Amino acid sequence: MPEGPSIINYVSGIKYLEGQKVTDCGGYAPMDRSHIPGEILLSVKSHGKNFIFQFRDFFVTVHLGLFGRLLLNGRKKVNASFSLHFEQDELNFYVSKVKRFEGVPEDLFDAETDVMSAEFNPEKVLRLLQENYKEALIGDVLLDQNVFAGSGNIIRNEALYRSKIHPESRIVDVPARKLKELIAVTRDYSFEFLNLLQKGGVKKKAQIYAKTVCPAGHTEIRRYKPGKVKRNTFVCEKCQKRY
DNA sequence: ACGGTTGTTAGGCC
DNA sequence: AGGCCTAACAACCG
Repeated sequence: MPEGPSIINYVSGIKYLEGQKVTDCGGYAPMDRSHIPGEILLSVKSHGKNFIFQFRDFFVTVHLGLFGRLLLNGRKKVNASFSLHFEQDELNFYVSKVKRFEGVPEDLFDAETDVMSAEFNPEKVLRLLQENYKEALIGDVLLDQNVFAGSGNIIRNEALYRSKIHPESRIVDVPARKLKELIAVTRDYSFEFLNLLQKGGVKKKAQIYAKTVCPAGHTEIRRYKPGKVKRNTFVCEKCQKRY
């Protein structure tokens, strides 16, 4: 269940490992794991759908993709793609992509586009949209991690419905005030997603994702895969305006 | 039991 | 060059 909020949720559960020494690491994911055992884990954070494990001279990112899972002090029958062992605890990532980078994560990731970040900058995202994505469909851009890092298929469907914007609208045709509203709603809903995750019920409380009837009326919800991004899209043609 | 999926990348083909 | 398509990854849910 990995969209940005899910990663935040995982990170909050393993934050206490900061400052601890890595005693061992493993996994089948192809990556240079030399010099990780013995290092102090300086910080665990996220950017969008990436975990970031920071060490003195390098950092490691882990991406869960569609099927990935993280277990703290638990193991599955299948092999882990990446694992980090500490004195008392172990982290096991399954079906995950792992990469190692020299330097600091700030060189790679811009927190101002991360929908869950305290540094999220709605003006910057608006500028990006209006300058670099004029012809793009809003439904496609909401899955573009360079603009809305952390937004996934549930977040984009809910954000569009709640903003009453049709996913096939071209950015250039959507008034700035509606784009601003969409950006704000996307961030707000991402935090609601995190809340629902912790209480259970992301899907139950969804207004349009995987639903068949629009909550505002009794109109049918259309389910199809428009745009370049071939992902399930749920639209109420009555509530959501095409620009 | 089996089809669908909260994601991304790589590679092939025009 | 670059857009478009498919496969691959490989687990869980109903």
